[in-house]
Amino acid sequence: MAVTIRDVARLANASPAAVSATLNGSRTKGIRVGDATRQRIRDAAAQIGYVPHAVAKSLATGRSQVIGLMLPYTDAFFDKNPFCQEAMNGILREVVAAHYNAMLYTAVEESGDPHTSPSRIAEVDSRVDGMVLVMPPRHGEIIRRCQTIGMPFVSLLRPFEDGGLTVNADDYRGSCLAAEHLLSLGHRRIVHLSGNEDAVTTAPRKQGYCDTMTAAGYEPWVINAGFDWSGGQAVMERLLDLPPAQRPTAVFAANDLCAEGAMRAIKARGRTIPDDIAIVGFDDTWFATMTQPALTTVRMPIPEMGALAARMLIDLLDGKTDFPEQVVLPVSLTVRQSCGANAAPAAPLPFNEEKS
Amino acid sequence: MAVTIRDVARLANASPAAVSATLNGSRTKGIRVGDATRQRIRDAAAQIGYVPHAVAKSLATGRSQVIGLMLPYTDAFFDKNPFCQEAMNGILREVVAAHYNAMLYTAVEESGDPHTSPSRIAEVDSRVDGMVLVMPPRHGEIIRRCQTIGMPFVSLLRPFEDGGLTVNADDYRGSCLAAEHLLSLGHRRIVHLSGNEDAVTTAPRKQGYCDTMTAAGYEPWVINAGFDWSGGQAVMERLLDLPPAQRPTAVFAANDLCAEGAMRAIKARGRTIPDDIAIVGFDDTWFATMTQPALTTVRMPIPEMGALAARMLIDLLDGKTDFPEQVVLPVSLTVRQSCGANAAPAAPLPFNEEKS
DNA sequence: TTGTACGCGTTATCAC
DNA sequence: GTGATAACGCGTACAA
Repeated sequence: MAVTIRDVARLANASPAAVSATLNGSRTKGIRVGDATRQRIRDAAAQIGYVPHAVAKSLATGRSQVIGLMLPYTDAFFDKNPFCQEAMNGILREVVAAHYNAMLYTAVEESGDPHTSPSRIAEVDSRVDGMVLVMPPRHGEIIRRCQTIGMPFVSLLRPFEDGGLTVNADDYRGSCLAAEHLLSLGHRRIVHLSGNEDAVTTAPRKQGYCDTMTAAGYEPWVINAGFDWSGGQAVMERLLDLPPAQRPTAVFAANDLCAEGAMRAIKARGRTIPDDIAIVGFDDTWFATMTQPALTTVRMPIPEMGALAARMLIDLLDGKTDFPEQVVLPVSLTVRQSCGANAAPAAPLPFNEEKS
Repeated sequence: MAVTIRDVARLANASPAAVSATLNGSRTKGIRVGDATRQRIRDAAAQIGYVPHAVAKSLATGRSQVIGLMLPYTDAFFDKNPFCQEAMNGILREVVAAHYNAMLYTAVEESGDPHTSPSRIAEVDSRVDGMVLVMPPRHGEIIRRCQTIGMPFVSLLRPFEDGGLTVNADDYRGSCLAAEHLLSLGHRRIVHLSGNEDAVTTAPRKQGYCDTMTAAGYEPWVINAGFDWSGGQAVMERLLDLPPAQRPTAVFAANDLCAEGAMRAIKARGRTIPDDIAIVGFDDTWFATMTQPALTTVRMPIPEMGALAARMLIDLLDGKTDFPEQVVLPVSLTVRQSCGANAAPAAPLPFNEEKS
């Protein structure tokens, strides 16, 4: 059934080595093939429809041209999390451009805690040349395993503690931007809804906010709400129960989803955004353009971060060494309607054509 | 560096065959290994940290436990298309549950037309045991190639014309439901915004609408708008320019994105939905819950369709044959606010926790 | 340019 | 019933 390189060689009256050299361009050093033989080989290959056996090639060369993509969730790879989607977009764009393929891995098994479960990491195996780890668990098994077996890897959104190559955004600075913006609009009672305690981005985001408030001479006010929209909604409801003079006039949420939850609570009480309460989020996924009103938020260049991580890994695999090991990308503030600083018309939907 | 099965055999005073049989359970028929030897082998393997070489295994067995996932877009795998996201979710859930891995492929090269470009389909190769093709191009190279090299495949959202296993939704019936619903609400001037002409779902959706209208004694009214939101917006603007007595009182769009575009146009003119014009979409991606007002739409069980396609492929690989080759899943109507039949409160956001 | 050993797990063949 | 030996799959790369 399968037609091999030896079949081609036989038909072309040549050796397997000559066929290999011919069909791989002249990348193979030291082997010369004459034009006549070359042509016979090409014809023979086309005639019998030879397709190289990728697995055999991989075994012989020790390279697969596949990079592994480790995602943080179990039962859904990207779920409806805009963050993972956009990160994957950037990563895959770069992977495809470099003529690699991507193999998907999930970090944890169906059951068990993401931080401790044995997981499918055994499958970090010889089929991939390297791994891009998206938000790997702290001091996780995955990173340790990659290090043990010498698997090259780059982590996306993981601080330096575990070593290795990393790509991050400047969370601290982003929080400063958000707080400064709200202060500049005249807000003083600004509450920060912080993210999950175990997330690596939570501390710097909290710190940036606190430092900015303190430096301006105002009291920081932090409430933990998690990254889920429901947390933002629940916390906001409690805040709306406060007497008007104690209520926050502005909310800086740890991410866009949490901000949306807060907005829901505010609208449910018949208050308006940004007139009664201003809102600023964090991440600037496309999701931020779909809220009502559109969300002012700290922009992380998520697809670019993913692309950079993939680029770094591929460079590493190509033997390049002259790139920084720890990259921190700058953030900025995207001002839309939810903060009251801007009344620009809504941006068009970021969706592309849907073929269905 | 790499520790092989022969290293384990040497250390355990056993043969590679015994090691192989031991570590693969007793799946290997014909080879019996005694308990003592068995234990020595396990100890030895654990001691030197043996990990099977997946590529070599794949070469030896001819199976990789990897299924390929072919997606329709080039430069972005899922882009922000809710449809692809949800389909992938279902597919990957099933792939993971069956202890397979997924390898990603993109249908077309950076340049070139999706229908003709040579594409990366050459990479439909020995590294995967089978392919799930999401919306493969009509009579495309990809399907032909799979057939030529005997690669098992299942297509998702592709009619029967190309043969092979397919999973589809009942587009025709979905359109009937939508039209019937609007008729039952008293609408008579119902316009259908149809999708891209070359999409396989366009014709049945159009037909279901037309048949229903005709059967009820009313005139079908179809305008091509494509699947993009911008098409829906543009067409709707023209419709709003008509004299009131000629304007549609209801719009049935070929998908949710198109419906959203129409809603934008309506709101931009200061009209209200559903009071001035009622809207019904098609697909019921999570996106439909985020429009203002929430969209009444025909529900396709997209993740389930993806899961089923993956399940069928895996069954096929396992040698099962007792399943239908052409599956058409039923659709239903999800009634929300945009059609005026319902004033239920908005559903909670479908997003899970975002870890960032 | 060619012959052939090699990478590594599997499995058919053969021996105790 | 236990287990070892060797051929095999297939492209690559070095020695000849």
